[in-house]
Amino acid sequence: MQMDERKRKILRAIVQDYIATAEPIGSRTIARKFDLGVSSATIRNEMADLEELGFIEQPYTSAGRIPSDAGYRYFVDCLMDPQELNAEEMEIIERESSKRINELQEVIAHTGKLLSELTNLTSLVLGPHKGKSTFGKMHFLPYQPGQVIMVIVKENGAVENHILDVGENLSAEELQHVAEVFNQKMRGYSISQVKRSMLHEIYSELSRQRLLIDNAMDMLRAILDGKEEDERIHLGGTLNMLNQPEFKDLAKVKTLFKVFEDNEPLKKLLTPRQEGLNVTIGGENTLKEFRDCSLISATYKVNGLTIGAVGVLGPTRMDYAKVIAIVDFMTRSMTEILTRRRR
Amino acid sequence: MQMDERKRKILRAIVQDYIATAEPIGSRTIARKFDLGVSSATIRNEMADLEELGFIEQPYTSAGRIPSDAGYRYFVDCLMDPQELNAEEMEIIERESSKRINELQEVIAHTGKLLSELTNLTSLVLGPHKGKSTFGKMHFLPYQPGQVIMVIVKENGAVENHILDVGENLSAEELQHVAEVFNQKMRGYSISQVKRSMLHEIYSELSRQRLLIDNAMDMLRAILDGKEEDERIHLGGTLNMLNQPEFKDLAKVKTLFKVFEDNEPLKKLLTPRQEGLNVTIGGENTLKEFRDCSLISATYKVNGLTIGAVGVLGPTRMDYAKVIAIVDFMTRSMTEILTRRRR
DNA sequence: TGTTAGCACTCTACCTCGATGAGTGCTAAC
DNA sequence: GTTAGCACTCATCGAGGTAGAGTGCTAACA
Repeated sequence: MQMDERKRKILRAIVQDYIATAEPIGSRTIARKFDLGVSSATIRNEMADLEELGFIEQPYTSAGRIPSDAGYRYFVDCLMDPQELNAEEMEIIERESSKRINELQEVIAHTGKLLSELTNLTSLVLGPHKGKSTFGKMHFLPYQPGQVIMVIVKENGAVENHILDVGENLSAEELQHVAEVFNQKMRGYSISQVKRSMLHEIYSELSRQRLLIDNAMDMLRAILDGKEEDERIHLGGTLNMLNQPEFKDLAKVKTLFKVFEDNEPLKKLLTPRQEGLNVTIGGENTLKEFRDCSLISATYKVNGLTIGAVGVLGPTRMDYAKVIAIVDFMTRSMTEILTRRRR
Repeated sequence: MQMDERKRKILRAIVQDYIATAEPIGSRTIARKFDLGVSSATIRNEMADLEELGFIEQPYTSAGRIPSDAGYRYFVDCLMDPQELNAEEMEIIERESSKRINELQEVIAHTGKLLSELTNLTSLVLGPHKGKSTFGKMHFLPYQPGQVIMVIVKENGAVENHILDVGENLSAEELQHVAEVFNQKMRGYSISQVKRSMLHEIYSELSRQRLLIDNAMDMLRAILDGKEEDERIHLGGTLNMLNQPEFKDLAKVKTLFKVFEDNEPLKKLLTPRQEGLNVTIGGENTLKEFRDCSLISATYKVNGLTIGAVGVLGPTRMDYAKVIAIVDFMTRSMTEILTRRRR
């Protein structure tokens, strides 16, 4: 059996109607609502075919039909009209984007908020991964008696500071010396690459500042090994899910929100299999908790390099055309903002 | 009408049973479950009195009784046996506390997690407020060409760093000079206290580094004016609420979670009216969304100074004795950890 | 006078049952 | 190939009926 134009029209009608109403739709309603020029009986026959092809299914005998995952997939790939953002959405984005945004965190928070507000769904934003954390440079600054500020510049340019105990009062010269030794030996190394021999060398050159070095190494371990805040998934509009009729069941809400609490699976989900825009529908999802959901995700770039991703999660019954348009637009906008920020 | 010993016993039985079962309880069940030495008819009479006194109420005619807010209040104030943590809880806390915790953020996250796990309720933790943000000291460190790291030490000891454009390449000496001028003029001032005259002085002393100063001032404004991350309420175990029978209604969940998304009201709620432990029951709550909830909150100290608070939020039907014991213990533990951290 | 047994009454939760209506598949006519 | 007609299915909804928990009142009892 083949898909012909009429079957396509009917499938499109079913998907569109179900997206709009969340109710199964029957042949008679299709005949009434959509002007296909054939009777409900004909549509009925075609629907039987569509069911056999796996594109639609019945929740129970003598209910209407709803699209299957495969049906949504066919819709997204072959039937959907690409959509532009409407004037209102454009205006919201314009207005929001005109606000001055400095920090990366703000861009992320902002993008997530906008995404979830425009789609009425849940947004996921993965901040730019900064690559391997390797040691760049170390500085010491005076703080309280017996304590200094250690400023670490990682090789990727990230800067962090931490308070460090130095035990006895060390002079500025001594501190500078310690920093220089570290800078010389460790530049470009990650913590796991620090060999025993390297440590030996540092200790032997700085035998007197043992406490300081121990503390500094502890701190470096924590900094270079630690999870980057930016690698967390930022969720927005999780409550929007509660407005979806498919989540009027409390048990479903619970399992869904449980997944939201755990960062790693989400990160894996969002880390793109390929660049650009991805649509993952229902059961295509690797997370079984999301088998009733679809995810529209896309990557964004800075200076031509893909460094992060955003996504919108909703029930499989989501307005694909609109959400795709929004996600596409937002990643472009994000790329632009982040590129502008760079000097 | 007066409360006598028997009324007290009956009220205690009602509260305890309702806390355990979440079901209204009737006179016969009380007579069976609790050995009060009187018949159900007598208990019935007493219950009529208790209802008249406002301590219990009927959801509908011929249902059992449940405690009213006033009933819980009387229970907490007069009837409740103070409770010790049990062995299992002790062990969990011991085990968790033995982990090495460095950063304040970790202490907060950790406390929240523990609180929500032990109580199966939602925890709220308000980090230590750091007082007014006033300028302490400024440093510059080399970064990329045309950019420097500006390290700001606030007067309360907090340290932050930010990347700053400096326009033309400035020498280390020039940068140090700029920092010195700022340090001299601004120490101890908040942004709102910076007068036009002060700015004039700075500009006139540093006429050549106009761009740097503008950028630095922008940054200072953002840093000193900005919300402290620590002043956010950290929520833990919000999903636990979904396990409470009183939140099997989706609409209630929605309004509750909506409140969780907004920081300010929660902050106000947790900011203690008085030191030590507070119990706020149902309608005593200022937030109308929490009128079915109770909040057990307590402050914690560092070096004798009250600097933050934690709380546990649950349905009014919560195990007050246990939660109070846990919150009390955790604030003590938190005080201890934070004091130990201080040198 | 306080306590208790007994009883009529109330009200929810739950079940059953039939009506309703949307929808289907099949068949035969066009 | 298309359509009208028809018997059939099944979820939903409301009505009615029952069970059970609980109450308040009254009268008897110690």
